[in-house]
Amino acid sequence: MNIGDMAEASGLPAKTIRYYEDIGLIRPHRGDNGYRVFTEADRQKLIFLSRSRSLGFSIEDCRSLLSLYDNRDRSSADVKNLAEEHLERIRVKIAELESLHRTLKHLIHKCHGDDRPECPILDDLAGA
Amino acid sequence: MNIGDMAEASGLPAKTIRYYEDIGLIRPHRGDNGYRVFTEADRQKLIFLSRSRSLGFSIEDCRSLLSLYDNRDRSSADVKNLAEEHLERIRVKIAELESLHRTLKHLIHKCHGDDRPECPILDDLAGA
DNA sequence: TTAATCCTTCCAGTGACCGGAAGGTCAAGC
DNA sequence: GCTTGACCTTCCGGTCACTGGAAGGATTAA
Repeated sequence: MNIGDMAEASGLPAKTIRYYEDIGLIRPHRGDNGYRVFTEADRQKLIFLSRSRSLGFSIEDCRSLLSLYDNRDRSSADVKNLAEEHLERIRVKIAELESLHRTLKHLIHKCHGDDRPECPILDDLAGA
Repeated sequence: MNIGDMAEASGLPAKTIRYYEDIGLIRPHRGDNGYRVFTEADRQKLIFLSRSRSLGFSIEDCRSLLSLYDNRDRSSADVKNLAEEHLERIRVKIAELESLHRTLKHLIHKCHGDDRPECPILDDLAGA
C-alpha cells in the first residue's frame, strides 16, 4: 500500500502521515523505488493516531498512548491517568472560554450597534 | 518611558511589545540612542491590546479594533459585529470541547484503571 | 512516447510569541 | 576615568502540528 491509498484508508492527509514518520510515530518500510510501503499494522496505528488526535490528545500524548497500545504488559491505570489529565485540561479550557463568553456577551449586550461612535465595548477594552 | 517601564505599566512583556511594533500595531518613536520612547498614547494602546488579547481576540481582530478605537467617525455597529463574530467562534469552540469532554469522560468511566492490560480507552482509540 | 499522476525530499510559513546570543548604552560607585 | 551591572538593541531559532509548494524521480494508461 502506497501513501496515497493509506491516506484514503486512514483519513489522514499524506503530508500528515509523512510528518508522523518524521517525528517517529510510525516506521513504514520502503520499497525498492524508495516509496513508503504500508502494512495493515501501519493502518491500525494511523487510525489509532487519527482517533487520538481527534479527541484532542497532543502528539506527545499520542506517542505515550501508542506505546501503551503496543505494550501487552501495560496497566490500564496508565492509560486512564493520561486520559484523566487530558480531561482536566479540557475542563479548564472550557471554564476559561465560558468566562470569556460571559464577559463578551455582557459587553455586546451593552453596545447599541448603530452608526454612532459611542461604544461600551471599546470603552471596556480601553480600560475605562 | 523606555520599554522596561512600559512593560511594567502595560503588563505586557517587553518581547511582546517589540513584536507588536514589528507587526505594525504600535509605532513608538526612537531616542537618539536608538531606544524606543513610549508616550501616554502608546501606553493606552498597549493596555487596549492587552485587554483585547485577554478576551481572546486574534491579533488581526486587535488590529481592526485598534483602528476603530482610533477612528472618531466609527460606527459602534462595526465594533459590535467584530465582537459578535468572536463570540460565535468561542461558542463553537466551547461546544467542540464539551463534546470531547463527554466522550472522554465516558471512556474513562468504562476503564477499570488497574494493573491489567484490558483497556476500553485503547480499544476505542483503535476503533474497535 | 508522452502525459498525467503518483511519489520523494526539502524549505518555508502558520500564530503569537519566548529564549538566548552578541553587542551597544547608561547610571552608580570607586 | 573605569568598571560593573542593568538596561537596551537586533537577529536567529524554537514552539505545535501540520500545510503548501518547488524540484525532480517513478509509475501507469493511452
